[in-house]
Amino acid sequence: MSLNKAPLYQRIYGLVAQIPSGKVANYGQIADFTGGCTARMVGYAMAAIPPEVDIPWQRVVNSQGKVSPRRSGDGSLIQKQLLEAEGIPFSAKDKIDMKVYRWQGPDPEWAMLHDFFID
DNA sequence: CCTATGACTGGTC
DNA sequence: TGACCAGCCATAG
Repeated sequence: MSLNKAPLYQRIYGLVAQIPSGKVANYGQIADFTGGCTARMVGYAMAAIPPEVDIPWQRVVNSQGKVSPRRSGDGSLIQKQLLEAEGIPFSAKDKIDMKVYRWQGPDPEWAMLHDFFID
């Protein structure tokens, strides 16, 4: 499948693009779904998202259910607001209740058939 | 080809 | 509950 020959980042982006509004996923989760890459890879991939592609990167948070602070700038605030706009509530400590809002993952068949490929 | 550079995670203390 | 540490590996220049 072109899924496999596609750059790892592209696979990650395609996966992130599947996260439905109102749900969030954590880096380790995405890494697990892509298979063969680590959470860190996902984080790096997010940082490398090309501006051309429209990806709901805001739906990817860290394992603590919090938005990850960026190296530069403070886009994490934007991320929080985007998520709230999607109906995801944050606790007083800016944490999301992952038990409730965690994305269950892509439907295996769906992924198989779609062979999502960005770019 | 080699080096620098990252949106993380899990375990310890 | 927080702070600190060591692995992780693809991309860009």
